[in-house]
Amino acid sequence: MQKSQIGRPRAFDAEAALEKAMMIFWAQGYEGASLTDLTEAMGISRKSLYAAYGNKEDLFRKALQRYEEGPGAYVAEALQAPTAREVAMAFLAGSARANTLPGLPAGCLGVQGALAAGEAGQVARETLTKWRAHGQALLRDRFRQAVQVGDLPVGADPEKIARYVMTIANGVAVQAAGGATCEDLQHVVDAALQNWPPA
Amino acid sequence: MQKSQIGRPRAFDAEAALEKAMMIFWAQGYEGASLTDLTEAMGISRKSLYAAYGNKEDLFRKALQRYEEGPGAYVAEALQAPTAREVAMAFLAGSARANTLPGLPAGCLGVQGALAAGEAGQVARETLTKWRAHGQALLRDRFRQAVQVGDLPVGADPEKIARYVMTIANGVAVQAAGGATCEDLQHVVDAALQNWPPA
DNA sequence: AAACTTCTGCACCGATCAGTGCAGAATGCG
DNA sequence: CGCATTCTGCACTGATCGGTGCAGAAGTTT
Repeated sequence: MQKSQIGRPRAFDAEAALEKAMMIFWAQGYEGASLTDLTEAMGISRKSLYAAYGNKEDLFRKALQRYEEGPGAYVAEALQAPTAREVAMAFLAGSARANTLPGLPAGCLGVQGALAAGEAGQVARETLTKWRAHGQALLRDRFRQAVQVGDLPVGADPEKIARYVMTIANGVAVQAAGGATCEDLQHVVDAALQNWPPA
Repeated sequence: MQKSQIGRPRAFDAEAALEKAMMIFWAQGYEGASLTDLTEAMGISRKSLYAAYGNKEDLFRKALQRYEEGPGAYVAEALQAPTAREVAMAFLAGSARANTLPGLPAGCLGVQGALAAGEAGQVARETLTKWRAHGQALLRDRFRQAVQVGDLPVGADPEKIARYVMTIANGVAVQAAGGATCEDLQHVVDAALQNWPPA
C-alpha cells in the first residue's frame, strides 16, 4: 500500500529501530521489556513507537519476524539442504551457532522471548539457571563415578554426557509446554538414547 | 531452631499452601504470578504470606525446593539407578512423564518458572508456542518429502523425526541461555545425530 | 481470668506498567 | 509563502505491582 507523502516524514530508520527492539525482547523477554527500555534503545519517543508499529504486541510480532529473517535465517537455509540428514545437521549446527553468537543475547528468541527479567524477575531467572546447572552437575558426578567402575568406557567424558542428557531434558520441557504428550516425548527420549554412550 | 509456642498459632497448613504456590509459579512463572494470584490460591492473606515465607522471592525458592521433592523427585531417584545408561534412561523417561502429568502444569518449573504469563504476557507466550510449532511443521514437511524420494526409509515417521530434531534445538536454546558455549553445544548436536534416522 | 503474643483482613504506600492527550515543531505540496 | 499533515517530547491517566501499617480478633501460657 502506497503512503501519501504529505506531512513531516519520520525522523528515524524504522528498520534499524526494529532491530534494536528485537534485541531488547530477545535479551529481556516480552514482559521484561518495558516501553521505556524499548524507546531508549530504539532512540525514539513513545508516541513515535505507537504511530509506527501499533502497540507493544504488534511490535513484538514484527520483532519476531525480523528475528526470523536475521539471526534465525539459518532455519530457512537448513531446509534447503539436499538430504534429510544434512537438513538436520545444518539446522542443529545453525541453532548451536545462532544461540551463542558473541555480542548477541544467548539463546533463542522463540524460546526465551516469553522470559521476563524486568529487574524483579532477574533474581528468579538466575536462581533457575543455577538450579539447572546443579542438576547437570549431579548427572556429571554420577557419570564420573560410572567411568571409575568401568560402567562407562575410560575415554568417555562425563561432562559432555551430562550436558547431552540435560539438553534432551531441557528440550523435553519446552516441548511439553508446547503441548507434546508423554508418548511423543518418550519416543524422542528413546531415540536420543539409542547410541550410548553419546560419543 | 525451636519456635516458642506463645501466641496465636497460624490458621493454615503451611505445607499445603506452599504446594498451591508452587502450582501457581509453575503455571504462570515468577513474574506472572502476582501476590493476588498466590494468596487467592493459597487461601491466606498477604500479611500471613509475608510472615510465613518472607517475601515473594523467598516463597519462590521454597516452592522450587518443594518441586524438587515432589514432581521433580524422579531426578534423585534416577541418580540411584545401577548403571549410567539406566540413570540416563530413568532421568529422561521421568522428565517426559513429569512434564506431562495430567492435572498439573505442562513443562518443568525449572525451565518454565522464569516465564511470565500475567495476562499481558500470555499473548506473547502463545505467539511463541505457535511459532515453534510452525518451525517444527516445516521440518516435518521436509522429512516427509525425503521419505518420498527415498532419502529416508519408507518406515520413517517424519513427524517423530521432526520432533526429535526440534527437541534437541529447544534444549540447545535453554543450554545457551544458561551459558553453554557453541563448542559445547556442537558436541551435543553431533552426538544427537550419530544415529540417523532416529528410529 | 489476665497478660502476652501472633494471627488476620483491609486499606494504603510509592513505584512502575502500557498507553494517550496536548501543544508545538518540522516538513511537503500547492 | 502558507496551508495541511504528521512528526516529536512531555506530562499524564488508570491500573497493577510488591510490600506494609494499623486495629482488632484469637489462641497459649501463667
